[in-house]
Amino acid sequence: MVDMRPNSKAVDNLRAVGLRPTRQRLALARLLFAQGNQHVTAESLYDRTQVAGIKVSLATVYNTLHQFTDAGLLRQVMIDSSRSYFDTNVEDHHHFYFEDTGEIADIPSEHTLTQINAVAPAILPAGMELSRVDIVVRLRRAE
Amino acid sequence: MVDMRPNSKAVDNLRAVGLRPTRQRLALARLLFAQGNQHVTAESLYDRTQVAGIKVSLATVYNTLHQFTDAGLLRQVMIDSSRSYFDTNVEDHHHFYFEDTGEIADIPSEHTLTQINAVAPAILPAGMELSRVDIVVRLRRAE
DNA sequence: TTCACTGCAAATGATTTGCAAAGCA
DNA sequence: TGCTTTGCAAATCATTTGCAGTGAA
Repeated sequence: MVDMRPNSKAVDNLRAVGLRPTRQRLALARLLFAQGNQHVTAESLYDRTQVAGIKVSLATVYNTLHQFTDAGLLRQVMIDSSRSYFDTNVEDHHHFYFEDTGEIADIPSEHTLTQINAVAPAILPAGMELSRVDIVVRLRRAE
Repeated sequence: MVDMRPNSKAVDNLRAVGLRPTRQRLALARLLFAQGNQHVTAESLYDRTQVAGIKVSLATVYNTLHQFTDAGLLRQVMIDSSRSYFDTNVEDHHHFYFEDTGEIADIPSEHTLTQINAVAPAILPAGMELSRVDIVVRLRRAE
């Protein structure tokens, strides 16, 4: 059962970003944010709702992922041109992409890799400002 | 008219990668490689064939882009989850993405940014080897 | 002649949308 | 009650595929 008490933490979190805490949004928020960082697609998240016995349509999963992204609760990751991944980690960080399995993992932020963000501003074309730097380190199984 | 002489340079280039130099492939190769580096989508390249009066179907444009990519003449760039971009520059380099217009541009390779390639090997997870590092610097118009 | 290649139209897969019914404030 | 949100099915968009006809060697 989803906790619908008017003052529960999950309800407050949704209200804080201007989203009405409906049963579907609460259930999806729980799947997404209850555990550590996750990388999901609409389809993968929908599958988990079905396993968990949550009644929600695929269209609502799509809509909710976009609403959460607009609200800053999720970040969209461009890695595969055929599907959209959403990342529950909205901090500044980058990704490993496992070509064999299609899986995504965060690159630990302490790595030198992220120093790129400090370098980037120096190379911007005139009249442009930095929106974001995305780094994807593509990996394959070592032979 | 497309030059179909058995020994023309364009014909040789296609033969060299194992592709039969058909009228469609030669015409597309000319659009792609006659000028400097380009970033195209199947649709944008198809539009140019229509403007140029080249008879070719959209399906063939898709197939040819993939054949050229497999042959190493093009590189696929993952930037926008809704469409595939192909880059005529197959050298090791990275991209600016102009969020306002959807355009892509190469980041001049002399920039420090590319030093990332030297750093990357040090952070690989066990059992994995580097396939490629993709960096996208997303830009918006400065306000 | 032969097999690769092309074009068309239908199929696919991910995502979006229209609209009536259901739910939250 | 009144305005959101949801669910379903249909629509869309990019891309792929089946297959009969065309073309290069």
